[in-house]
Amino acid sequence: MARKKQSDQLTPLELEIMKVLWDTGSATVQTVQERLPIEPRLAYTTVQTMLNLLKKKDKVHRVHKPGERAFLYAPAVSRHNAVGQLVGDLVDRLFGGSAEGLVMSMVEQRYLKPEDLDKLNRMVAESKQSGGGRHGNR
Amino acid sequence: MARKKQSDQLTPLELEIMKVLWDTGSATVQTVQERLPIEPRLAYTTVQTMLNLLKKKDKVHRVHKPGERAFLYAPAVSRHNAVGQLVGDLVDRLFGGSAEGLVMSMVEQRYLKPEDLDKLNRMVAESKQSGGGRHGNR
DNA sequence: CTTATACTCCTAATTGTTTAGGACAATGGC
DNA sequence: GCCATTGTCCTAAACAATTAGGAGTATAAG
Repeated sequence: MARKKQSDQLTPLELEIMKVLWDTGSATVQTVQERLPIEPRLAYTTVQTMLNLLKKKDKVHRVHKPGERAFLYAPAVSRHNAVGQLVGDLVDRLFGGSAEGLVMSMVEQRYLKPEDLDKLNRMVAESKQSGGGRHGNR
Repeated sequence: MARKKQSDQLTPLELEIMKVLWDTGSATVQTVQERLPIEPRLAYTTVQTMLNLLKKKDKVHRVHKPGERAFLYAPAVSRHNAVGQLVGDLVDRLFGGSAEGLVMSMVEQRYLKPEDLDKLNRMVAESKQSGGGRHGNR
């Protein structure tokens, strides 16, 4: 009964599609196709195939709004969740699991200025004080 | 004269191999093969092929130590450089270029504890004072 | 009823990544 | 010299990710 945990990672195109779904909440194949930021627009059936694949991987689910012709696809995993997995994977592969290593690297590479880090630090410290675990959701 | 900048990203296996080279400074095919942390050991020729590929992509170069039989392969790009590119790519794809977004996400996902962030912040602030901005290049 | 349309399902071609076999060259032991 | 060992080069098969065509189904329009 236990779910298989196998290599499950979102590929680049899968990620783009998930981003559309996270933004829209749920969408038809057509809507996804329209909103994908990919220059020569993908064929309708290509998007369809991808959504089927994502469904097979349990990354989205499909509902049939009564009265509508087309299926609606909705995310089955949260943005946080998926992003966390991607980031965790990168941290493992590049920094042997050290998240600090990643942050240091970002500073060294100037993706992050020391001021940014300071600002973030203050924000986090603050939210730790006040709420406990309240985050925005979407 | 400008080199084409085409799709140049290190693939997972390429990255593992580069890590060996970064650790050892330079190595023969055999050494790389031995040190790769991949369970069913890759065939010698597989490693060779990868190193040739990396050479074609100008990620490593090859020297012929006189007196030695086998070629030595050495990194042609720095760890910082390559890692920075990987991280930058992730930041773009996941957070639309916002490095802060990535850090926030790591905190939310508990890869990074607020204390860690605080510690990092202090370390960075300190090194900014003392060293006067010497970092790797892009 | 007939046709056009919007959609789904099945399947395959294409491209990129990983894997490794086999032919041949140089070296060192006997 | 002759052969085993270690190495290189060339080539292609296996596998994974992306892309899309075509057949078939349901609905609505005429």
